[in-house]
Amino acid sequence: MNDRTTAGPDGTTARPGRPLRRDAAENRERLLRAAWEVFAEVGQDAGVEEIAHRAGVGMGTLYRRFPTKDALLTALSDEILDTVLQRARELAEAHADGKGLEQVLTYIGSVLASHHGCLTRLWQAVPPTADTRRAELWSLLAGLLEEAQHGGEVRGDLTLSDVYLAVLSLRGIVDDTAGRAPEVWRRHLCVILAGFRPSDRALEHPPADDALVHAAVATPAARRSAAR
Amino acid sequence: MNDRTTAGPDGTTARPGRPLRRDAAENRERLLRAAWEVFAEVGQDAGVEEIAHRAGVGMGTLYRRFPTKDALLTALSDEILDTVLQRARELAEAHADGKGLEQVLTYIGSVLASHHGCLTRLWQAVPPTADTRRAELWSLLAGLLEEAQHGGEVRGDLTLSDVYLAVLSLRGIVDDTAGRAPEVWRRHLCVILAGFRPSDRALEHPPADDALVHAAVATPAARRSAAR
DNA sequence: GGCCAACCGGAGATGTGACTCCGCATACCG
DNA sequence: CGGTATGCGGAGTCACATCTCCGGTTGGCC
Repeated sequence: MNDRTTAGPDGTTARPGRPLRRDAAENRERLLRAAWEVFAEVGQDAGVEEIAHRAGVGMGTLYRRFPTKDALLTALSDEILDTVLQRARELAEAHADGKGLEQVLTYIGSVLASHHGCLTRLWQAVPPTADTRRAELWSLLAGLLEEAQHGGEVRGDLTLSDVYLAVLSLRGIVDDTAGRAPEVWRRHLCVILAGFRPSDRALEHPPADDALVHAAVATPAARRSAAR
Repeated sequence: MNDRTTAGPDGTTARPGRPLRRDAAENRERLLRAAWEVFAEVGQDAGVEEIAHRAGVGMGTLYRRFPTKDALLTALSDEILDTVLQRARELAEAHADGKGLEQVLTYIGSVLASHHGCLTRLWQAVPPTADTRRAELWSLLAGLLEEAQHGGEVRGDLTLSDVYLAVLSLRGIVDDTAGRAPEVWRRHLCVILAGFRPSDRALEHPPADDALVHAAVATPAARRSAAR
């Protein structure tokens, strides 16, 4: 314990207490890339051995870089979150006309589709490190929602948690159909977006509390990983 | 092998080759009920021991009644399917005005919500025994869809696979939110139903092939269970 | 009541997958 | 170029979950 004096407790992100040796850094990348592939193909319960093998390293290396399988998963989803966040910023800027929400949701869908399996975690609980980025993503989406409502693209009684539910919905569909029909999520997103548009008929059920979104951002321990 | 002469290979349904002894039949029921509870609470990867314990029987009994954990899961989802099918028939009859689709989807949502965890299987591949019931459910939904379209409740370019996607969508949401906000699926269903209603703007993405639904009914082996 | 097939319990056998340990190799510093 | 901290591989450990086996028990029929 208390190895905070060494090169870095690592585990989630490359924090430069001292930079990793060249080969070590390279292997870290290789591992992340392999994990990315394997999790996308097999799903979250892919074997750790397969990942190490595909990265061309031994088990020891994997576990020195990521102290636990969970940490690997987390590091990976953090990386993806960065990508998503960056692209979301771009899209938000390029579509200030109220279409931004639609664009970002479509992008998120495509990310889910290409990494189905390793992304459950992205929309669930997370270690505190990532909180700020996650919060930024949601506040960005909140802004886009407001813009879309202002521009008359989206009905006024929609809330951020409805957007959150839309994402969960896409994840569920991707999970079940990625193998046999990898593009159907787009169709369903069209249906949801149609449901988002203004209408004279009110939504019958009251909106969920936005705490739903914030809980997803801040919950201390992953529900699902506890159940295993 | 070839024990077809005995009281019944069992495993999926109580098929009376010879009726089970009273205590055996009772234990079978107890096991199903316990499995129902435990799977609903913990999810699909709940331990078998917990189920046996809660049913008040030993492991041996469990495995004599259901030759495999998978068989237990299947028997359970078959039972639930029966319930759903029966209620769906009633609802379809009671709402011949085009509102039937909405009613049945709401009912399915509530079933998903009360048994999140043991129901993945219901909407996935299944052993051939259940095929006819599954097919009936979908043809029933197809009828309701047509009725709803005829009555102007639902847009004309909607297909059965869109209904299927709606169900998958609900499942995804229930899976992630059952713990902290067990009713939000209703809100999302409202959004989907709003998207189902007629509109002057066409859905941008083409509908999925209805083979998607039929594949879900007839696929020989469960994808997910193969991945484990 | 007596007999036997059917049934019961629960302690292991078996298999799987996460994680560790340690002798050897390699990059970096002077 | 030599010394050492850092990193590497992969066989072995450990924990856990599913499934089997068998000595003892029980329900149902004569």
